[in-house]
Amino acid sequence: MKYVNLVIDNKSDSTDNFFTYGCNDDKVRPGQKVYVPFARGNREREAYVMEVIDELPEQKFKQLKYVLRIDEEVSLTEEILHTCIWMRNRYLCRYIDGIKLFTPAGKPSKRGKKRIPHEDISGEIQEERQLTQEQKAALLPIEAALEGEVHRRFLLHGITGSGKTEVYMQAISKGMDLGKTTIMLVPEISLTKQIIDRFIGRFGGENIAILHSRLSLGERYDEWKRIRSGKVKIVIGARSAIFAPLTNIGLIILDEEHEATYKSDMSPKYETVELAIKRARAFGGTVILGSATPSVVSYHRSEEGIYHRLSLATRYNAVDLPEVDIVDMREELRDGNKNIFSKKLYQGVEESLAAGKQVILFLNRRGYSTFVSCRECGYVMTCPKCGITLTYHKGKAQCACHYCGLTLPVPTLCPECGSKYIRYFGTGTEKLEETVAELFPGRTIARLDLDTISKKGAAEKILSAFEAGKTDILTGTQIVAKGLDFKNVGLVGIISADISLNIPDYRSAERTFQLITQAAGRAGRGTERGKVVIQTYTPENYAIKAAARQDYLAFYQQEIQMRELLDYPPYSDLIQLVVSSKNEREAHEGAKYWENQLRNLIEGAEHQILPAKPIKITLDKEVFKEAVLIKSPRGERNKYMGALKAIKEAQKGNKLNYSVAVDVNPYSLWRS
DNA sequence: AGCACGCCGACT
DNA sequence: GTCGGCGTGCTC
Repeated sequence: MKYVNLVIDNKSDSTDNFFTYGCNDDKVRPGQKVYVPFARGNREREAYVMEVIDELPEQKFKQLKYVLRIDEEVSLTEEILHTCIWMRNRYLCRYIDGIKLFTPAGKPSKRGKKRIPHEDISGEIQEERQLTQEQKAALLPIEAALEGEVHRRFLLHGITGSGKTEVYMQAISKGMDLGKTTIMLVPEISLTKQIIDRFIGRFGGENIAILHSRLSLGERYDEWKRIRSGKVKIVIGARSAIFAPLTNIGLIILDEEHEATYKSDMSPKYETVELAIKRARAFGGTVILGSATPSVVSYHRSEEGIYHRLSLATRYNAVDLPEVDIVDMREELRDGNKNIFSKKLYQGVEESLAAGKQVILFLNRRGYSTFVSCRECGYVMTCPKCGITLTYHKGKAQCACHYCGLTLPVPTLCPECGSKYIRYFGTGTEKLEETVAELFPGRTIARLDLDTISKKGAAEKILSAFEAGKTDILTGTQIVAKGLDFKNVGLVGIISADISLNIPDYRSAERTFQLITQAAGRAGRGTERGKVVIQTYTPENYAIKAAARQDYLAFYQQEIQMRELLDYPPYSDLIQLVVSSKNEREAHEGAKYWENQLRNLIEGAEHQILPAKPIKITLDKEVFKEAVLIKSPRGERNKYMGALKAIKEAQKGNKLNYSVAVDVNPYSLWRS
């Protein structure tokens, strides 16, 4: 007879404990999934073994129950269990929240047929490329870390086209030689077909598992089993692939590490890099963060030696960086040009097309018009759920909320004053595409944004048509800026560099710099130098100026000063506590309670703790949310998180009509 | 979170 | 009587 401490698969704070059961099977091990009778009805429930004990400790509960049976199909490693316990502390979530991220949601397929989702991809056979001196210099310390089996973290700062992927691949290859496994993370798997082809060609499909959001539950389960069985050496996937059940992890790569998709948008709101470091450290493994435009926080860490920085500063094919023009749209306006195209951009497109080159036009806004307004009374259509301005979509003939997805019919009369003078303002990609078609008749135009790629395979279709030269002008949102490698692009136009700059968030300059740099990086990747036109109303802005020069360091140095001055990350951590309830008053009182408890527990934090206030925007219908924001000074994060944990612990057992979620350094402060 | 228990009002 | 509405409290 053994005794086990286990966690019941029950989504509640009040059952977030270890429960002690007896187990007649002596082969029971930590990490196994088991079935147990639970609570008064003794209904069968799923549970996970956290600890196995030989002797029953002093029994503080009424009745000892017994494990019904062990699930032989699913088991977690001890490393994973430790990570779940760590996540509970770090993100104030439940044990089961962590465990669920590490376990497959699906069930084994009944037909017993196992399918490998990428079976049909043969990959282009790839030989190892000869590395440049610079690449060799970057690879050397990574190889040394892999060989030494001492956990190390690298920031690979490599400009677009400098050959980061080849460095990754040779590092993976080294890891494989040493019998180690790799997790390769990319921001969006649907746009990474090129990388997948290269990896399968180089390492063979049987060694690789690919995790993406379009896998069915059954496929995901089969992939999970394949990885768990130890047959897979490399897992490629988006954020959630960090939870792959690999053992002996030698290397974890976060490609395009600055991307916002690495932050979870669901509770627990984990930061992927934190899990990468946690997991790699457990195996003495290495972490590589790669980017042409590292996040300010990551670069600062590399300045401090937390990450070891490696630089790739020259383009692989030695083509000069593109020639960049900043166009001041205020001057255009003064000269009487009210068009969204400046003269320079129009000319640039013409010249580029005439020279047989393709054009990419980037506008970071979906839809046709960005707001719908009444000329009579000034009323602006907003989302009844979120309060966000609605976007007009001409093709679908509706207004849409880009936050919650709600769609409404286009009003013919003003809902406020009844006037019929409803007008549309602002330009999105849909209107941009239409305008381009008018300005450049006879040219083939395509649009790549969330609206045009929602159908399966649509993105690949648009991209391969462009790659094959069947499309002259590709318009779109940030998707067109993301790591795509086209050889014949003569010009990249950035229609409005100000959009992301005007978002009230401390990272808006950083995002703007990254977007422009990434978009500009699409120009001239072939053999000839490309051209970039940036249109802006604030040409003097440092993020825009630095991006135009592709000068990361200049941007970083300005930005880090700003962060220090205003006490933003990395000089502080913003801890957002969100209290939700179906009852507005409960949400308020709950938030106030936490705020006061925090003030009691932490002395001298009057200014660090911002008073509870309601959050306007909620996704769910009848849920009210109120937030307390903590600006935790550098190095004090654990103090605040500890206090929050203590408050949570003290509340255990009390029935509450609200729930609490913690988000450290939230993705957007102003709206959530 | 579930689920049983139990206390109360409405209805065969 | 007894059916069922939901408020309360517990789960190894």
